[in-house]
Amino acid sequence: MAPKPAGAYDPGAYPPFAVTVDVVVVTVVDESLQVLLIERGADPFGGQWALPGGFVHEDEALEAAAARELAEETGLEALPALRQLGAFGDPGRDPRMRVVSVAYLAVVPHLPPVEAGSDARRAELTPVRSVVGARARRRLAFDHLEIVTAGVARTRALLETTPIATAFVDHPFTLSELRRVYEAVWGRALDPGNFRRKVLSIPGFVNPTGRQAAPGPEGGKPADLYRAGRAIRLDPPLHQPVARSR
Amino acid sequence: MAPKPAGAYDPGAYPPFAVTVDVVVVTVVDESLQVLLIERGADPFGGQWALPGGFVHEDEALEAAAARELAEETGLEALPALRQLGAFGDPGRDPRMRVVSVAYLAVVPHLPPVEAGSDARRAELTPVRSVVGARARRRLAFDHLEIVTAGVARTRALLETTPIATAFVDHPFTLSELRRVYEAVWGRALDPGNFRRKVLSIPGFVNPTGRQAAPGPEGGKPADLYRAGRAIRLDPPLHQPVARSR
DNA sequence: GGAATAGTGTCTCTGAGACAGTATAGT
DNA sequence: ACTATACTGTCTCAGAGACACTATTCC
Repeated sequence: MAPKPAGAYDPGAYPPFAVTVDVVVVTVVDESLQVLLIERGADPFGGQWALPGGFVHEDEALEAAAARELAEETGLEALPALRQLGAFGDPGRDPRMRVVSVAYLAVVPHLPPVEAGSDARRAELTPVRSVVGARARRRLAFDHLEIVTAGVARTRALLETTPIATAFVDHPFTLSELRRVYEAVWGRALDPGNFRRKVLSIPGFVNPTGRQAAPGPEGGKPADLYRAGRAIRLDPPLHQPVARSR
Repeated sequence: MAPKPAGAYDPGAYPPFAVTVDVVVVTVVDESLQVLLIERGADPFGGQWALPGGFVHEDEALEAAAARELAEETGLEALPALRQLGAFGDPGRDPRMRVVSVAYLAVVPHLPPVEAGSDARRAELTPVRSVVGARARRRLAFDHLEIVTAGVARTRALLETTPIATAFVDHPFTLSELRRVYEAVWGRALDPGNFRRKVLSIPGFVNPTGRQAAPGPEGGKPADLYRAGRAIRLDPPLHQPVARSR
């Protein structure tokens, strides 16, 4: 942190940087993990897809800037807590100038319809699979692929140690709905009985409402409805099951 | 990320920031976790203790800046990988101007004697206990207490999921020496037999050398010597034991 | 009744922690 | 012999996963 030892502040003593924020908004739709992207209206990378974000104002906290930019570009407000993913500041990541971007993660249930605003031509949810991984078909602007990758990794970790999975479903919810969130992110089917037992054994994860949901169109026994509990962390954590060798 | 949609680059369109890096260097000495601090030579916070760090140069990667500042202020070079802890950029964290600092963590074995350089009046290892927690007696400059806290938390997490504990001991080492690292960080005694069995069951954590160490001044059976293995992650992880209710 | 989903019960295997027992050094 | 440390073996318990079974709905 320490600037030059000279007591007085010399504005020429340090190179000026631009500081921006980018936000990775993830949700689960149609049993797949999705990320919110905007189509850039201007160069550089005009017409390409990118994360919502923008410049931090003077005297504005980083997290506040992330919330503001997200609202401006996508109309999303009153989001749950933003979690910082880290700083991305390689020289050359923006072709115009030296920029350090601080990335944030927001985990939300199915979104209200997003509306493109300010610099964004369009804003839409995109399956993570189509952006990251071997079968990706959509290239992202800047180093936003790296940022999305970090966001997805953090989301997976948060699912195991915090109750954010409840943020992906409507309230109240059935344990089957909650289970499908984990199945979507882990990409494997879970045993309904074992999942139920494990979830109910974690204090403060979910609370019963005493009510029941209507069965789906295919019939089946009505499921009990739950709400998110008060826990901040899952203790013990809900780790991804490992198939037994046998 | 997206700047204003105007195609041309307008240098007046964004507020200029200073960007700095700070480094949390942690090690284990005398069975306690310690952090490297420098005494600031100049205002603000002249005479107070702070983390080594400084301004990022133009066209310099963030991590490279962290390594350079560390070398300049403490003489430390050729450190193991620096891990990013995150960005700290509250308005007002530096009384002179708007500064965003990107913090890094370095985990090292006992250090070569550190020598204060450039702006640092002194540089020395300080027990984490005397800086963070209820019985802290040393106040840090800026928001460096917050950064140190993040670094210590990350260190604890890394101990459980990566082989960095081997970076805290000399090579080759005995399993008792390795065990004392965990005991120092977790603040509790571990069962030597169970620790041994657990460590040896994690593939790639440690490799036997076939040699033995001389017993200590108190006697005892000579211990086998080991070296760090090739594993990048501990799988399964080495979690802090939970005492059995009984 | 048949199919589908929700929920319960139970078996087995694994891993962790507690702790006793053995081995080898110094004094 | 005594002590201190290193190492090995064993017991028990809790949790996880597999899976069978019951319950309740729609068709």
